[in-house]
Amino acid sequence: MEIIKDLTAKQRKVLLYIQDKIKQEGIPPTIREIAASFGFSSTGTVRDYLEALKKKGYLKIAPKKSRCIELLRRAGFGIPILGNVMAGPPDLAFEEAQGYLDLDDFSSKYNNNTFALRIKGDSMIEAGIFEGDIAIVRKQSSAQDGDLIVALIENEATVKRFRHKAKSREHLIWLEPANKNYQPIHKEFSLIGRVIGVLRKYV
Amino acid sequence: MEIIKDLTAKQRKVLLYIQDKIKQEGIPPTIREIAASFGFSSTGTVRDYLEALKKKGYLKIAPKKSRCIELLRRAGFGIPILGNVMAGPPDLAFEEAQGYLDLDDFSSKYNNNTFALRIKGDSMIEAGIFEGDIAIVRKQSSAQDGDLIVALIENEATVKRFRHKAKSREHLIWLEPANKNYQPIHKEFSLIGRVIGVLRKYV
DNA sequence: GTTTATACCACTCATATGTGTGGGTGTCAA
DNA sequence: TTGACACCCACACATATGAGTGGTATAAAC
Repeated sequence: MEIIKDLTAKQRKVLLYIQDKIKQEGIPPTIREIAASFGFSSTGTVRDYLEALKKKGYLKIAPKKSRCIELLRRAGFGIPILGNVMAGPPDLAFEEAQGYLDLDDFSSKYNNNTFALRIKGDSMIEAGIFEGDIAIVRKQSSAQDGDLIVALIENEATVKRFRHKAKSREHLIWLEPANKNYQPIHKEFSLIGRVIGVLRKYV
Repeated sequence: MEIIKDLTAKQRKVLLYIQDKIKQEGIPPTIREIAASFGFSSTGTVRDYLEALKKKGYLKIAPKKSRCIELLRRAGFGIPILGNVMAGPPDLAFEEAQGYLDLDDFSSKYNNNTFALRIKGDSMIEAGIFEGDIAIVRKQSSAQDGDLIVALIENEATVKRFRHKAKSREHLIWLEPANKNYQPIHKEFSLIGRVIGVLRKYV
């Protein structure tokens, strides 16, 4: 992922400035704010930069609207992924990021079907889901064999692995913990959603 | 956490509209866009709503700037945490969220000391860190006993638990894997940062 | 040698936009 | 009954703002 490689130094500075403004103030800057920040005396100069950045695919501009700059995915938002552990030293220069951690996949940005649940208990530790972890869940009413799901069993929500096997004309569905100390669950349940991510925060 | 409880139904609708616009289009709406959306024929009406929402602490308004609406923390951004698993059914009404998952803690929003590394190997599985997981790392040059850290050993980055014991005038420092099959590491290393979070995505 | 891209400038123009003034109705508590 | 508040309206005003036109200079590319 070659990020910010095909830009000139000045173009990169302008792009970074816009990113900063959005991150810090929540809204993109106006053309004149950019001009003032860089000491440009003409808005045309900024327009040239925006055109260049637009042409290179770093941003989108909605015409006729104020603060219309919209950064595109490749502009490198979010947390930079700088490398792999156990694979040599990561290059700590942010410009060399392999990619960017895209938390939008999780956010309820484009839909309101995503929510989070805090994990209690240890029934999924072998799947790396520990007490206190946060499961990020997408509401859905169907699942495939092997999916991690949130199920409602006897009025209690739980995270388990969804199992579905077709055995000689019969469909077997059950829930599987990821802990040797627990037994598979064959009770009736209702499917709430699928776990699309797990997040753990260390204080 | 009583979210959106002290608002009238209409005020809530306006707030939700603003949230939606920010999420979907990246920038807050203008006063006239709000008015148009709700069928108000006067911008003054919107101003009244914004004043009410501002007074109740849901948003901030920067004067004299276009699209100046800034949502405040309590306005309930991010992914709603709807409850705990294994603790009764979660209330799937978003208005009843216990809180909101704050990914800002991780983001390099206000600093550029945060980055991510993809985990290779199984040396930390007992700490719930699996191959393919993404470690979110804050750069720092010191750590406390028990911290999960990213260390550079012989030109290779690795995640391990930092151990530091003072034993009769001596300071012992070593690195501890979270896997019985691996041995503690007493080699020299340099500290890159502390793991402040772990993220796992399921496709 | 011509073209293209980058990197600036000055100036104008239409309008998008926040703000202000002043008005109205209804409800509910003091 | 007075006041605070929610909920609407019309209209005016200054300016913030995107967009347009038309320049200059440099350097690389073809």
